[in-house]
Amino acid sequence: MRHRLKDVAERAGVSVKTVSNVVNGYQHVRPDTRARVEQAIAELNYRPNLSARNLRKGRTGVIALAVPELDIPYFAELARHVVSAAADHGWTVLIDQTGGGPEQERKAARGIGDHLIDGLIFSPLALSADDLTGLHGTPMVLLGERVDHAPADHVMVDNVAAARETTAHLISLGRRRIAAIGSQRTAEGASARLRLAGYAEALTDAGIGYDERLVAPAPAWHRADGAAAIRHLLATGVRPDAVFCFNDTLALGALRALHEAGLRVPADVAVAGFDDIEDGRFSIPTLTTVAPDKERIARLAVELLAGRLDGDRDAPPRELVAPHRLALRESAPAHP
Amino acid sequence: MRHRLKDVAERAGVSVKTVSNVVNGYQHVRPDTRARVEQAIAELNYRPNLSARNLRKGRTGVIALAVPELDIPYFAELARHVVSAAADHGWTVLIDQTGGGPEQERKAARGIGDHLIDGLIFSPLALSADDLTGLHGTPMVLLGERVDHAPADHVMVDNVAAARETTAHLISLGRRRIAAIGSQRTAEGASARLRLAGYAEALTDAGIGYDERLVAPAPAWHRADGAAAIRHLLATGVRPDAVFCFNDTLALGALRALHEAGLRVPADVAVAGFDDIEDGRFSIPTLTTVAPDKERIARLAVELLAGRLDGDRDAPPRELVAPHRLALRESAPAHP
DNA sequence: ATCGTTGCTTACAACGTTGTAGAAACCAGG
DNA sequence: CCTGGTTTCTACAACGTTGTAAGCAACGAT
Repeated sequence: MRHRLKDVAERAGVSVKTVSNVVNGYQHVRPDTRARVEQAIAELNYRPNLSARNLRKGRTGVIALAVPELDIPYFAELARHVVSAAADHGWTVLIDQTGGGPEQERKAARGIGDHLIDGLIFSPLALSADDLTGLHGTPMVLLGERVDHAPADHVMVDNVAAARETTAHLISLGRRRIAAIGSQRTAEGASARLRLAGYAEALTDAGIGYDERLVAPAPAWHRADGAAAIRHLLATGVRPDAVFCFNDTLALGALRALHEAGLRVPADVAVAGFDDIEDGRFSIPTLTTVAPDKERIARLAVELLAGRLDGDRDAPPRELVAPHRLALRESAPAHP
Repeated sequence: MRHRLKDVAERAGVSVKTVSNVVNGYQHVRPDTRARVEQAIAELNYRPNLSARNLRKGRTGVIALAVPELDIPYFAELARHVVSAAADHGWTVLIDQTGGGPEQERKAARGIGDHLIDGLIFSPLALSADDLTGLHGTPMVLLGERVDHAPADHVMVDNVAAARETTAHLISLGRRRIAAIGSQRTAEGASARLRLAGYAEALTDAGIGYDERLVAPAPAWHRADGAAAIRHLLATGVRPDAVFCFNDTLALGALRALHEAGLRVPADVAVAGFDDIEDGRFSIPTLTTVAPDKERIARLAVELLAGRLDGDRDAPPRELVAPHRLALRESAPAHP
């Protein structure tokens, strides 16, 4: 029941190529011919075979966005913006959830990219620059932290500055025992490393010593990890008066665990997150957080990709920084 | 820099087809030939062109999951399960965020499906059965409420029963003025209609009158809509002692608005949601909700799709019901 | 030596589309 | 009615892959 150009052509009494011309909006087709063809297309419910078109043209009009986990709302929100930005270029976006493992990410970077899609916007978690080298079959734009010397365009936010500003804000509230949640030892944790660095810088700037006991690791950055980290801190007798979580889901988990421990936020403990996800605007209390300009990140990524597709594929990689701001809400408000 | 079978063949000194045979694991290839070919493949970093393969074979090994919004965590969580279930079949899942508009959904149902992917798991929001008829170019499995007479397989949960049980639970807590949030007038709102019906049934069963003023519409089912609905109810002088929200994000918004109004949950107002999203396990208070078995939904959907792909494409549509349970948490606990 | 048999390899065509180049139809001006 | 230019249409090849059928060795059995 699936029809081809040939079927339409026979029905309309024209050549296959003429139908193709109609489908592609080619200028020089007589109005009555066009009408006949269009009617045949409608009658047969014809739709072009994208694989064949792609094989011939080398373009599908589809790009992919590969993210570690859609459960992390940051990526879901980012996805919406990418879909919207890509629509302006006439692209369809398909989203590939890699799961964050190195093998799956490698597969996403090579596998999906292979000819089915025109380009890839990729937010890697586990892959390093080495892993990515030589994989760029299709044009690729990386999101997130800089992967040093990665052979691809890049859109990032200034993680160090954002973390420093956030920590500085907590300090300005008079807090001194500021915990950090979300550090990671693995090679993967580029974000974690940068945010930790910003945190440490702010402490140094304020003349506060870096206390390792206040830094809690988190294997993943889910709510459960944030809650577990708080419980661990409290169980070991560490009593922070503020917590900087490396993302918002960690912070929401932290809020919950603090609540369960009978601690008030922000009175006893101020809490700040990173990402500005929707949840944080409705949590109790609402969440102070770093708000990266997701819309801008998405638009820059799509534009970089468009540049690669239309222009020079071998131009040196470009690196763009998207702005961020600090969204002050109840969990660590503007003034004490 | 992209290589084809032909390049590998020349390098290995064999025919194109032999390389193809090696790539596809065909039996009768001499070990030394195979080794030569594999080395050439590795040296050239060859990877097959999926479009060409698809054109020839009619299969890509890629299926799509089309959902309205990934921002709604339910869909994000569902996506994870679908990706995982599909992996067992050797499929890659690409996710298409439709945005929920009728035009985009129609496009998703026809457009993406066109030859680039082997099958589609589709969670429609706006489309009716009529819209879907005749669109099933690729095999399709529908998720969510039954779309009457849709010409496709279907996986659903018993919305009416789930809503009735939840409302009954609120009644068993001694609540009598139970609001419902999330009703929709549009044709789209199949879920809304069914959940409202279950709510009404439970009231009738308990001999409680249906009070229209307690039923608040919500254009979308986001947190902001839930919060707005509560504010609207309170502003109009309606004082519910319980709220049944048609999904969890509505409920989270409701929790926030109740908090802002100085009402305690569950002491003053009990709250229940629908979907069992991760957020609800960490919100303050934690959220009582209908927990559909998402893992099962995903697995059933993938299996139905597998059946279509391997078997009879014209078999009559099947309809499967996935189980659900009521997850009792702080916002409307087990006993008063 | 001859004849299958089996194992391995290859040439060719086809999947549905579009770019190229050129043929046919049309039109205006002489 | 012809000429030359433009518009409209068509035949053919090609994109990279795999199924088909057939070719070519090498082998043991006759």
